[in-house]
Amino acid sequence: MLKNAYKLLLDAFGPQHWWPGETPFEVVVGAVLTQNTSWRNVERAIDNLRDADLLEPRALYEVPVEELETLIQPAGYFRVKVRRLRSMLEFIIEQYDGSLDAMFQTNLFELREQLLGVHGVGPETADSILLYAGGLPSFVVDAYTHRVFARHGWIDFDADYHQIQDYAQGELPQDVRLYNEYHALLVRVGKDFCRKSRPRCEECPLQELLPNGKPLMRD
DNA sequence: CACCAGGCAAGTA
DNA sequence: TACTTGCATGGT
Repeated sequence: MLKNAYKLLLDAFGPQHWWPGETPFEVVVGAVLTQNTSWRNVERAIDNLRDADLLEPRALYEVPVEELETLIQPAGYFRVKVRRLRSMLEFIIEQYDGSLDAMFQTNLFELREQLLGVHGVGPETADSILLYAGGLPSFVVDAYTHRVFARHGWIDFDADYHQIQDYAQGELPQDVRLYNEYHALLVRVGKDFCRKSRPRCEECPLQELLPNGKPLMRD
């Protein structure tokens, strides 16, 4: 069913060009800053960092905490996120001498476990970094993924992250480009049609895949 | 006005 | 273990 849905989404929306025009380090920063936050606000924060020439691990780590809080303020939760960003930077610097190239030479499962051990890095942030910064085949599950899959009856509403990821990776060939585009398309269809309240299934490209023509809404 | 956004950790029972 | 709450800004 997932391959079918992918074709419908790609035909309807076309390629989404994710992660939006960034270096691997920008992806890492963006992955933390976008936690429960609109990408719009994250871009302002990243623009501030770019204008200050701080999109490099050691440079960013040298910035005083108060100053960093001001720079990323538009992304919200700025105190929490400064703490999380600095934990991530400390990990990159201490374990990989500040080199993302070195970090991504680690094998996928080992690196994923290491990332999950960093304060502020949960499964979605870890997988976003692995896939979009590292080019490694780890399917990203987010709130949209859960909602779209569950409303079509492909998974239970109470399925956890690992169950959803296993379902997706079991249905799909292990292909970085596919994982990349699929997650971006799920975010797109989620924003446009599979909204949390008042979904617009009539105009959704996935409408023909709904069980009874209507979405399951146990959510 | 209420609600939402590409989560996660910490607190409570 | 299984809920619940705090975190902050900006758009609709």
